[in-house]
Amino acid sequence: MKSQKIDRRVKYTKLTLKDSLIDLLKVKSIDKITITELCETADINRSTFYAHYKDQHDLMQQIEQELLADLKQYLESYTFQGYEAESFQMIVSIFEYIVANAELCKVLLGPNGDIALQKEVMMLVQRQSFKEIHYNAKISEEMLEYYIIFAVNGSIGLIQKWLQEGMKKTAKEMAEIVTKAVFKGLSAYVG
Amino acid sequence: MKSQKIDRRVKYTKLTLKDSLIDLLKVKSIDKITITELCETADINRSTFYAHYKDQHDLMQQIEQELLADLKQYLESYTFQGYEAESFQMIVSIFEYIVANAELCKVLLGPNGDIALQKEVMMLVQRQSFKEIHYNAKISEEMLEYYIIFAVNGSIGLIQKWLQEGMKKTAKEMAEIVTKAVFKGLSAYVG
DNA sequence: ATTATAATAAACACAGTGTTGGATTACAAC
DNA sequence: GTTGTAATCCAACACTGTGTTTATTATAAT
Repeated sequence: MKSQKIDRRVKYTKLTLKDSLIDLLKVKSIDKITITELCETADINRSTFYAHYKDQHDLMQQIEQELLADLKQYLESYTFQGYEAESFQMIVSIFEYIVANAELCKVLLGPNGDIALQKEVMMLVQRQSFKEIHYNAKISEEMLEYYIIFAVNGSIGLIQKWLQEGMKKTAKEMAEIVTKAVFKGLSAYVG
Repeated sequence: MKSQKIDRRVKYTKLTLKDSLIDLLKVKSIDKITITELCETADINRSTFYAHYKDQHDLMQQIEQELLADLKQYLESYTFQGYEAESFQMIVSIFEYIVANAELCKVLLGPNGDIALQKEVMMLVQRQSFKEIHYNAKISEEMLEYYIIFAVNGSIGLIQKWLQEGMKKTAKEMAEIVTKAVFKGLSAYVG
């Protein structure tokens, strides 16, 4: 079942359009990027764009979905067979993935990125991490739900700050900050 | 020092434009709202709009700044002279304010709202709350900065979930969830 | 009632959209 | 290499929205 060969021209068209969109997203948000502008940057005819995508958002979503699929595959390559350390290791891996794909992640997770994607990524992790907690602890289903929301949004904030500052801290250091915050809150720091 | 009287016509124009924008924001994001559409909804001539505002974002920002100023004034009316309970009371007040201004807040803090505003609001609170912690605890300036980011973003997530669900919980209940999460993290629930 | 000015209506050039039909070119397959 | 296929390009189209200007009308302030 080998995927049928794709015409080189199509491959090229899609690639430059994606690259050009990423470049433009470094400067402005998706809503302010016009298709005309995008096509001029990519040196692709506008009607060719419409042959492949509905609009800017369509193209951006495809880029996002590719990233998400790639990340999932990357995470699955790890077994994560530790018990307590499981969530920590997973969070480290996420940060490592972001480092390895810095250019793209910086755009998609940055201020011009899509929040929906960011939540999708972190939800993936946290739900996995909290799965067993639910059965072991005295926390109700409802409260767990609330806390996951809190933890996911907080973690996204940290990732964004980290990216803004140029990823000076290592993946492991960031993972430690995140897990500490998630599990112990401010009490981790106040004697 | 009484503010010079404003022409009733101007007052009306600005009011309907604001109301109309709020209505439209219930349905679509600011970038998808055209000025033509907004003026038709408000039954205001398009050139009149340009006499007062630069574009949609300009109008929206003015609405946001008014809300923020109003909230600040509201918070200042409280003295907040408790010590430990200070931050808790302040958070309760925030939630009470949102309940009292539900229609507007639902839009501005909701999915079509401006994240920048939301962060501005919560930053205001958290910085205030954490001011003394810095001197009492063994937390470094840097770590505090990180944790504030985490807590602010987490809290915003909780507010959004609360609004989405129709604000079923009381302001006090929500404030308890937030403070618990901020101060103790998951350890509040896991024996 | 008079005066000042805000709002309106109509028109303008301009930019971007989404779609079309036909010419051109590059490709894969044989 | 030749050839049929199809992807790309090009030019044109009607349409929507923008931002600005002008003269006219309506209304507020005094």
